[in-house]
Amino acid sequence: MPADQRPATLHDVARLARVSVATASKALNGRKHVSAASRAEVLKAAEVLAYSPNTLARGLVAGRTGMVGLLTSDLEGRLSIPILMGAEDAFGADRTSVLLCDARGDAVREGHHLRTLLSRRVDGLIVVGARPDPRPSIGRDLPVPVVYAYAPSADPDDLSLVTDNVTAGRTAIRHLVEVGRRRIAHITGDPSYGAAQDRARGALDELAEHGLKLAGDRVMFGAWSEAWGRSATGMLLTQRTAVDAIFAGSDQIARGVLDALHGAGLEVPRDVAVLGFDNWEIFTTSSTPPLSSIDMNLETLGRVAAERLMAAFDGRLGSGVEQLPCRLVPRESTTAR
Amino acid sequence: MPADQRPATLHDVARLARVSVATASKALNGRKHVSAASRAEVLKAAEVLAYSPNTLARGLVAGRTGMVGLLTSDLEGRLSIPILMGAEDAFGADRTSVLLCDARGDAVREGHHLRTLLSRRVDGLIVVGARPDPRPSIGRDLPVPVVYAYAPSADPDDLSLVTDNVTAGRTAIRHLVEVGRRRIAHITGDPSYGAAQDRARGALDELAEHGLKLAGDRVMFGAWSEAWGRSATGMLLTQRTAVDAIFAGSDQIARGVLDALHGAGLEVPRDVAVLGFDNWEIFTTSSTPPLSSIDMNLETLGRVAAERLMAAFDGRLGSGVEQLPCRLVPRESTTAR
DNA sequence: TTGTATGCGTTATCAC
DNA sequence: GTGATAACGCATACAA
Repeated sequence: MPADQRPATLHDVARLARVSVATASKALNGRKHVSAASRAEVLKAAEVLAYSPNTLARGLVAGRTGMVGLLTSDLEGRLSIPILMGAEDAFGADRTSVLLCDARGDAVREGHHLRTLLSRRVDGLIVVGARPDPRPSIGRDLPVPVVYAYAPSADPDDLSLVTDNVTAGRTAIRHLVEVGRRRIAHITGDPSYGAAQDRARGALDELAEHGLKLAGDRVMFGAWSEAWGRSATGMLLTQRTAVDAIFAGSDQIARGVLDALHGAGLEVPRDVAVLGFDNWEIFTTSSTPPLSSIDMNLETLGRVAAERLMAAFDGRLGSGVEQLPCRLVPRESTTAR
Repeated sequence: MPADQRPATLHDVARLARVSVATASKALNGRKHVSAASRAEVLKAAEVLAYSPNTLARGLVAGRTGMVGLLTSDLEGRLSIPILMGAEDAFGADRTSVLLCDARGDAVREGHHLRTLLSRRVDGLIVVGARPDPRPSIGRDLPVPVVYAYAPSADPDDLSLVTDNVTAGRTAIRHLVEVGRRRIAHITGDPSYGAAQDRARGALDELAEHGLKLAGDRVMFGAWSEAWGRSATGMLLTQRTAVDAIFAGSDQIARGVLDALHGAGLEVPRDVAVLGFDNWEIFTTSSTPPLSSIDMNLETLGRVAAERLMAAFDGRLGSGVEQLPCRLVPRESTTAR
């Protein structure tokens, strides 16, 4: 049901207020050199006409559009949405809008979206990868600053924001030790993921500092699936490995772990504590018991990406990989005994 | 690392090609009244300068920006992302871009975003609600067409696109009957959700047409949670209700159902078939056995929303509530016995 | 303080 | 076929 009257322009406001467009512009933008009387006139006229400034036209002259592009390959939106929200917060939703483009893992489509975004003269770009491993740079000499989030760019000259997986691994183990566990196993996902390796390394380092070693002796790499969590746990149990805690590489794996433990008649956290990763609410709060997990602070990632972009708008952009800390979210699956 | 040279303009291209901006414009847009020679000259110049037309300026004169706003309240992005992708497809990602704004369930923030989007002169608006019940209209006399998706507008003069929950309920039951089930229970979520009521009604209607009634006699309303699925199934079992199939109101509920059945030593689908709703992959493919479910075709919802919007760009927009069909996705949890 | 004029990058309407 | 020129809506340096 659109009212087919075209929106009021600054000209309309100026005419109604009996001033020039210049005065009207100044008045609406709160600038000096305008009398209180005219200012009031203009404001009233704008009110009457429901004037809404054309941001496009403003951007044309300002050289800034107030838009940033969010180029993602994450089909589920599980990463993009929190990052988007963090960025929205940092920018201020009224000054900057986000153009979200989903490349669906297709490089051609990504190039297409990139061209479109540049032709829309976005002020900056945030690139969100689907998995936390280096990805091809979208290009060196782009006319706007680019920040890579979650998945770093393969080009070290780009600026990338990633989660600090090594420290996250340490945090996980420290927590389990603090709640009195000593025989800790680590069941994680696809070993080709750098994140899996990093978390495992952090875990091993922290264990060593406590004079402990991994229950079952080695990190159990597999797949990022519930099924793997189940079968890996099954292996642990049939081998009669002494275990009082399992650090899972993802919440989905943790779900499988819980399943297998329950199936074996073990109680969580009394017999075995379980710690997940991702803090994906649909998994952590609905499991029994509610699952402790490590949150990657994706909103923060988005917020920092926005801040780096804003800093780049005046001045130059940094480069390299910036590690952002994770956060432990304790729930019942890892309470002290 | 932005190359701080401002992007080439049509003027630059024209100058390099030794023609006027008018000719350059025509050549680049493939219009008539340009000699083959000049056209080639212009194209080459554009190539050399890596010319990318400024969509803002183009939109300013065309009166169309080629942008649509997607106003959502769905914090997880579970609804918005598929709808966004469907809309992208229908529009053609190169002609239309989507500004995604998350209101986070806050009406004030929603109004803010709305004003921003209008000031950016989006060509249209898609409003996605967080739950499939009528929501307040964002306003009657907006200067652009608006389509409500998933959650209909409370104002019947608006155009809303929703899933056909009644038919979905029928589809669910028909499928279960076709795989040989006769004692079918329905465990669903919050009864204040119209969608829950509609699906239940469809289920009851279809049962009646087959001369059947609900196992346990009544629809089991509760919460949209795994826990409710578990406890409701437990009630069914302790009451010794004869059941050979359970239609769950969501995949999460279905997960709880599966849990409880397994815990009672029952086998799925041999003893009891289980059908979910939402076809949320992280739940359906990782459960044991993989969960049959009903897909709301959210991509289609987005696609149709885009089509309605495009139709509205020339001509007027329809009104009322348009129901879109769901789709059954059979997996192992409901195979015939 | 106020208004006039110019430019932002394109497209479109004209004369030539 | 080609090229000035006028919009589009706004901001601003400059002149009044």
